[in-house]
Amino acid sequence: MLRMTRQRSAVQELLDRTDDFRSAQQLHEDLRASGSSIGLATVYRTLQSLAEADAVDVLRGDDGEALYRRCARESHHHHLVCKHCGRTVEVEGAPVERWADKVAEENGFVDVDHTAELFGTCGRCAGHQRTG
Amino acid sequence: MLRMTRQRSAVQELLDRTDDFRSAQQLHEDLRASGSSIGLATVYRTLQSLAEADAVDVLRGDDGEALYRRCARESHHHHLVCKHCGRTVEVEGAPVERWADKVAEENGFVDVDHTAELFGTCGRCAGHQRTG
DNA sequence: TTATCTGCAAACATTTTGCAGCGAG
DNA sequence: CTCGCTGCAAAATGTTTGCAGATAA
Repeated sequence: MLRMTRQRSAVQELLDRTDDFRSAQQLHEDLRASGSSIGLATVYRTLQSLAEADAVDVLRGDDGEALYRRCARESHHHHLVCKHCGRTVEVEGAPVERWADKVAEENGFVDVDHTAELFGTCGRCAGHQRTG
Repeated sequence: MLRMTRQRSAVQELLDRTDDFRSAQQLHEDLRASGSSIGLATVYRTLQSLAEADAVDVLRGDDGEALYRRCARESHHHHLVCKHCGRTVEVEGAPVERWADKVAEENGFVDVDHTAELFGTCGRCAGHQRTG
């Protein structure tokens, strides 16, 4: 059903060696830059199918742009993302899950999903800046 | 510096009597439908300035579309949104704030912001559906 | 072989912007 | 009166889609 093409493996391999969240367009540029000939539409289509298969995590940037990342853990988790360098740490969120459940119950909601992501400045980037 | 025009107050008044998160285009349609003549660009510009002034909350839908809502509380809070009818409850998130601080510290991040929103089915909508 | 994938370009949807005229202060 | 605001239409993004040809299985 899913064919393994040159393009598809190029995208997957790039994601495997990329640590931060990147847009479809950035990934397309990265691939072109590293010699892979691939169309932008193919990148979009590939990312879409990877996202559907839960093989990549999708985040929405401030401007609504979709950002993709291949995460190490398969189970539910959240992200701590550096606003400056994009470095991303996968984190557990047990307190968030408990909070979500409690709030849902208190308000008579069922089947409640949640999003929770953290954005800040990593130690490395903080070190490079003026101390303010 | 900010002029109070007919269009601007129309948008604000509409937001005041709207309970759920709505897109710029929906708000524009609502205004047109209720007889207000206003351009779509003006709605976008007004929402943008309201958002900058923290007078409205902005959320990103699944497709990246920006959704706006005038919230009762001025202080930091989160939302529990019904996926079916859009009904929205403003909720406190003390456990989330604590979690964010802790995770940030453990990973050497500073200046950490967070997003945390809940999406589910409200009691009213759950009642209307088959029990499964 | 053949159904799926690819690349391109055109279509789309949302949001932004340039500019001439309007109108709040 | 003046400068910011408005409306329109055009442009800029980001993403999706139609189709003819390429290709994995």
